[in-house]
Amino acid sequence: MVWTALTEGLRAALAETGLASGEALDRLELAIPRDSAHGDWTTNLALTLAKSAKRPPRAVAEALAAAFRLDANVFKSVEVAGPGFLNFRYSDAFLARLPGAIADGGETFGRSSGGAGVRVLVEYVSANPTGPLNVVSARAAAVGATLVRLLSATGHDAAGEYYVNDAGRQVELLGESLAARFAERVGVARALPADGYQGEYLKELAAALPEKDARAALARDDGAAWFRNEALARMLEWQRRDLADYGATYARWFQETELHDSGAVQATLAALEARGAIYRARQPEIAPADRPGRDEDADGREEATFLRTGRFGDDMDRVVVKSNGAPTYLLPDIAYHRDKRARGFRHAIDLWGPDHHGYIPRMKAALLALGLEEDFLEVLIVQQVNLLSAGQQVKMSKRAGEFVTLRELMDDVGPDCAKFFFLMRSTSAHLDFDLDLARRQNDENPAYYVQYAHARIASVLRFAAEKGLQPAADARGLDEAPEAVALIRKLATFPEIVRGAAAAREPHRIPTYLVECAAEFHRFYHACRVVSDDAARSHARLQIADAARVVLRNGLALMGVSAPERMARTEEVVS
RNA sequence: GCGCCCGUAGCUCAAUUGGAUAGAGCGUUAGCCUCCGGAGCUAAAGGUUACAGGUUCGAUUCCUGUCGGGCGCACCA
Repeated sequence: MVWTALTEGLRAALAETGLASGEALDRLELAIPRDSAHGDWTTNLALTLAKSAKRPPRAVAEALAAAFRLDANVFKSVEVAGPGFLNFRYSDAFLARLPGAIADGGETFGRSSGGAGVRVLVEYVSANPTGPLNVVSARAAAVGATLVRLLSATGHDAAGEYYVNDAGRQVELLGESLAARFAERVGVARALPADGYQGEYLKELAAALPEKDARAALARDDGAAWFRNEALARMLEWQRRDLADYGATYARWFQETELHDSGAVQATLAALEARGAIYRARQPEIAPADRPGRDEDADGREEATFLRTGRFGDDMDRVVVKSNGAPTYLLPDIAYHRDKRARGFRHAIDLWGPDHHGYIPRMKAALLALGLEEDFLEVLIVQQVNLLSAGQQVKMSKRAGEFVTLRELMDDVGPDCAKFFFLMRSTSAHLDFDLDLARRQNDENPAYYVQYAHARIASVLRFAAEKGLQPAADARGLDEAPEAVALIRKLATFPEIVRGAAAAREPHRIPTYLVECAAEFHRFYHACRVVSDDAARSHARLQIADAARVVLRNGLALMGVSAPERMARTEEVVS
């Protein structure tokens, strides 16, 4: 509502000053200044208009400021500052009413409707169902689940999905590995495949198999399918349980085999062909200059089916059907994204691991070749995680089956703390995860800092309730303490923070904001006695504290982190 | 050789998608509890934003080049 008041006020001011141009408002940027001395909202409108108006920016700003009609219920002043910024400041009446409005809004405070029902599908984790989930998956799960919640909170129709690669050779190999482990269990000779899965978890899986059925499958020639299906089902159930315990649930687990069985893969190939994006050849028509003749076997081979990705931003055309007639991995992937679009999703946000970034151009190119919108696919790379303990990097080798799993991490530092740490940093940056710091339940741990602020407020509210005091407005108006005003102004920015985080697909803005918000509350609490002999003041300050509680809780909820009413007090260290 | 990501305080990272005097935490130093949770607060110190150019009212952000780190360049999945 503040936002619309501003845009409409500026629209009127533009019309009145004769500076209006239709495009000016489309490009209008409203922002919350970094420095609170610059007001509660700011716009660079005059700076962007100066050139076309052929007047100095400050003169344009002065004219707009003079023409802007202030609604005293919201704004107290509009000032021209710096090179020509327009800074707006909330009125005392607005700030005095805000805590009550936030508390009344409850869990709806922070939500907005700009997404306007646009359907978005967030695909995340999508790890191969061949082993336990690792820490990069844990990071992706925290980010993906938070993105879905952020998008939903901003009016989008968002859903999370897990893509199960159950059609490739890896799952066959998994089945063979499980068969070998079961044979081992019952004393039948059968070697583990050369590149089979070595992990201990397959022994556990083998131990859980129903012996009679498994023995029968072992004896049959076509028993491999039975082991394959058992292995897949049990592995998926395992991943599903770990993710659910971690707080990541999905609207759908999409299995790749569905695409093959339904004919969607072939239909996609036909669709590409119909658009003239397909050709058959021994060599790609478009390939990087530094790579001709690299494929020395080309002449001795049958023709393969190429997709013209080179015409859509990729550096070369890509094979979609091999010369032996089998589709490459790319084709079902294209079919999968075609399916997403066909289901009505306007945006597909994919979270991929760091080793797949080279795959982005060809995937985007393929979808363009298919005729999908340029902004349909958005890929976020979830960067690598380095686990640190005692200042040393924890060695992880997937090949040797030595890596820290999602489950182990949860058991070690707790799901709340793990999620908070993963969400604190921007997704595209490498993350150093300090296990020692995460294990520490004290002031050095930022996850506890925010949770503590929430618990502290809850405690104050309980204390007040025992004295018969409740949050309520103070008829005398805005609290004169600067710390109280600063806190209210901080709380006021929450919806804009959520909106920005969703729009930029940057969940880390939430924990960053919450830490600032908690700090602002602690400052307020330290400077302003909440429960005092002044009943009216107590009511008002309880209302401010209650508003802070709502914002902290809503922010933590977006991250999937709990907001405790109580936390165990630090015990006196006896050392 | 080509491409992508990154380089910000001693360390880990922010900086509202080009905004105003680049900010937090940890660590260091000096302070603050008769009272609502000290898992807290206040203050100090710490910077040529890797480097050199360019674009403009304005650059940590965009462009070019150099240096340094990570990753990727299959008719694998």
